[in-house]
Amino acid sequence: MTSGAQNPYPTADAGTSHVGRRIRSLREERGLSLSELARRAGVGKATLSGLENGTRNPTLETLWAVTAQLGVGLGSVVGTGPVVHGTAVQGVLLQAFEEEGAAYELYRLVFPAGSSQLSPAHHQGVTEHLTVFAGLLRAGPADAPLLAGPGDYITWQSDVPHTYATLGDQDVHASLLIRYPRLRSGLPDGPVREPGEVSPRGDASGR
Amino acid sequence: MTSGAQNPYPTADAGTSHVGRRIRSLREERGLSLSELARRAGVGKATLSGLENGTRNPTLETLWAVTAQLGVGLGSVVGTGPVVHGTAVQGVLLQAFEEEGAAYELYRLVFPAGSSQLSPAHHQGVTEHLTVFAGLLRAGPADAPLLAGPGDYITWQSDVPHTYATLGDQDVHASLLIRYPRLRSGLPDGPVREPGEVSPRGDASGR
DNA sequence: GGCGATCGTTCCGTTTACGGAACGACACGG
DNA sequence: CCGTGTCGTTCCGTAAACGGAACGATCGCC
Repeated sequence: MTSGAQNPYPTADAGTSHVGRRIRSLREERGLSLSELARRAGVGKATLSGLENGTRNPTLETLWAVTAQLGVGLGSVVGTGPVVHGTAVQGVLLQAFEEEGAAYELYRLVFPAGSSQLSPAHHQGVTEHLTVFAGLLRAGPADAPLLAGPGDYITWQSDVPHTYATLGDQDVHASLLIRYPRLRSGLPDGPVREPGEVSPRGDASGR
Repeated sequence: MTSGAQNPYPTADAGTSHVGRRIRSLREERGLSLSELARRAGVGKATLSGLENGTRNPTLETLWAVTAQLGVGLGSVVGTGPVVHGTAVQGVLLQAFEEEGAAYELYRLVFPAGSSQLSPAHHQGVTEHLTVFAGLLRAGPADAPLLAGPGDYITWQSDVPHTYATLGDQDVHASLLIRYPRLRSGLPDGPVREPGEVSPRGDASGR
């Protein structure tokens, strides 16, 4: 994704309007009025109105105040960038974790009903962990896929080609956690590795 | 501004400074100078300097421009959500999903080394799905906890009291997905599916 | 119909985040 | 030693995000 150099995001405008829609949606899900949410969050109604309509470029502080009242993390509304369109699946990277022994990427996936997709093998040791929220999905190694319905969890080694295919006429919603074990090759310690999390393959612009 | 109502966050200040530190850390990992990153991101050096030092309250647009150049999603640097404190665990709600048949809450958890916690029973049908990123954790029903190490997944019915306890001297990092089946007033029309029971190694029959 | 309450938007003065330029500190090279 | 380059911070005028108040629209109630 991203490819570094050029700005991969549609300027701030498209972004802010997306965030605005998301916030409005969350607010309405909770049955809150704009005035009420503004009051609780301690921001002006003008601020919240402009934010929801995408006519303002909100401040981090403002976003925190609002999302906190909605009970979601800021990461939930900024979406982290619509990424990863497979041939069938639409995915959003929710979070990337860096741990000592492995990197994790957590995706929110939607498979349109009737779709199927074949993914190539990842590196050795990579595992995928998938939890289905809604719909019926057959996924896993191409030669032995597993079946999962709402609430089910399936996992497989993804160092072989693997497939995803919906069953039934429902869209499939799922979360997918991909685990990339840290390759124990070469450098043992090297520089003092900060625990800070890093997108594993972000980089680009090789230094 | 600033704490209009009671603010569950460590004020925006702590938040912005946290984001600033994260961004500085990401920048330095890439060997970029402040000037260079500012130039590439198309923001002023003053802006980036203030942002990294936590003396400014950056705009969404600014954050996008900067994080895009760092090759990470905005969610990676603001990755904080509502903080949940148990007696031992520190948790962050990453996402809450509302599906037709169930609600899901996805948490990022950190158990300090040596800690343990007992949680009361949830409603019937609620299941917990936990993936350990780092450390060693014993968790599950109080009378039959399961063991999980890095990369392991465990699940259990949480309609009975359940425990979490770290093993070893490492902090435990994990993701926890809690599934709340929608209560069909009356009878559970759809038979509640058993939790996955498929796991790289943890497994062991939740319940 | 009249009236009050609340909805979301718009107006407006104040505050502040913005980019550009100037600054001192440091590292090289001539 | 003294340019020359780049580092990150600070200063400053401008643009814009902020909260409060005023606005028209819509609902419920008498």
